[in-house]
Amino acid sequence: MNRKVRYTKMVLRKSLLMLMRNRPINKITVKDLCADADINRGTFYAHYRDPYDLLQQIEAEIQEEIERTLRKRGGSTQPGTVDVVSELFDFIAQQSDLCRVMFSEYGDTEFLRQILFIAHDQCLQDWQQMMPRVPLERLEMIYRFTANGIIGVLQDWMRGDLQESAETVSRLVMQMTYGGLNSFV
Amino acid sequence: MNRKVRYTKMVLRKSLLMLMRNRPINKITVKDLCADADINRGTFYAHYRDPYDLLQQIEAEIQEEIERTLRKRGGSTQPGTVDVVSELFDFIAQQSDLCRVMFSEYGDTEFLRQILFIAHDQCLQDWQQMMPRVPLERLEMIYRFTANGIIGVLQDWMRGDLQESAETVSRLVMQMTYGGLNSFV
DNA sequence: GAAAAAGCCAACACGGTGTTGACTTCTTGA
DNA sequence: TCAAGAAGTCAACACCGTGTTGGCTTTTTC
Repeated sequence: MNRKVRYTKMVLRKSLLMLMRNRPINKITVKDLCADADINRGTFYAHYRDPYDLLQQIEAEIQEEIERTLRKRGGSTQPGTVDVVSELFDFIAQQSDLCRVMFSEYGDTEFLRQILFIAHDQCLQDWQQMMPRVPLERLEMIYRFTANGIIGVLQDWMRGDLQESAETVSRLVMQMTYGGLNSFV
Repeated sequence: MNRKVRYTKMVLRKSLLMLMRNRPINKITVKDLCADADINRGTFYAHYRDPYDLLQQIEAEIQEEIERTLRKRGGSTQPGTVDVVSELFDFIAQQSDLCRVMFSEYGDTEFLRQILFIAHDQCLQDWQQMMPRVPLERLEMIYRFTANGIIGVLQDWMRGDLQESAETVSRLVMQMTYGGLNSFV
C-alpha cells in the first residue's frame, strides 16, 4: 500500500465517519464522499464498490481490533461471560469518537449485533454447564434476550455521552443477565 | 375515500409488503412499487411522498391497532407489565403475515422499538412502587435492557416461523425480566 | 347529467451512477 | 537515477430513477 493509497483510504474513511454524524449511510452518495474528501470520483471506484463497501471495511477493522483486545486478556481467564462485556464497554469508552458514530443513531445496527455474537459459543457452553437441565433451545433464546438487552443499554449509554462509567453500566447489565438466568436454575 | 382511492392505497400497500420480503425499504424505488401494483407513477405521488412515507402510514395503522387491543383488556387490569407483553405476542401470532415482514430482516427495526415504548410510562411507574430504593435513572436502563431483549427474542421467534407458542415465549421473556429485576430488590 | 375528483399518459429537466480513455503525478526497483 | 508501472486526475458518456407538469379519460358525487 503506497503512501498515496493510504492517504486516499484514510481521507475517505474520515469523510464517511464525518458524514455519518448527520445522516444514515443510505443517504450518503459517492459524490458527497468525494467532495468532502477532495478525491476524484473515479478514484473512489478504484477502491470501493459503493459507500456501503467502505463502511463494511471500517467495521471489519473494528471487529478485528475488538477480537484482538478480547483475546489478549481472555486467553487466560474465561472469555465467555463477564470479562467480554466489561472489556467491550471499556473498548467503547476508549474509542468513543469512533464508536459513537458507528453504533448510534445513523450507524449500522446490525453491526453491533454481530459484535455481541462473538461471545455466543463460549457463553452458551458455560451456561450449559451451569444449568444442564435447561434445553439448549431455551438457552439460545436467553442469549438473544441478553445480547439485545446489552445492545440497547449500550446505545443509550453512548447517546447520553457516556455519563456513567463503563464499570457501572457493565455491572448493571451483568446483574440483569445473571439475575434472570438464575431464575431458571 | 373513494373506491378508487381505496383500491390504489390497498394495492400499493400490498406491493410494498411483497417487495419488502426480498429487500429493505431503501432498495425499493417508486418505479418498482408502481410496476408491481400496476399503478401510474404520478398516482403514487398524489398519495405519498416516497416509499418510506407509505411504510410509515402502514406502521401507524399497526401501532394504532396494537394500542386499541391493549386498551381493550388493559383497561380493567394493570396494562403496565405482563399483560402488555403477552398481548403483544398474541397480536403478532395472529397477524403473523404482516408482522413477519414489518418486524423482521428487512423491516424497520426502529418501529418495533417504538412499539415496546408504549408500555414505558406505566411500567416505570409500577417498578418505582415495587422498588422505591432503586434510582429512576437505573430503572430507565433496566427498561431499555428488557425492551431490547424482548425485541431480540421476538425477531428470532418470527424468523423461526413461530414454532413455540406465544405463551411459551412470553413467559420466558417475563421470567428473564423479573428474575433480573428481583436481583435489585 | 354536470361538476369535481381521481387516475392515466407522455414528456421534461435534474442529479447521481458507473465506466472509459487520455493525461499527469508519484513510487519503486534494477 | 531513471524508466516502468501504479495511482490519481479530468472530462465525457449513457443510463436510470426522480419529481413534476399539462392534457386527457374515467369514476364518483351531488
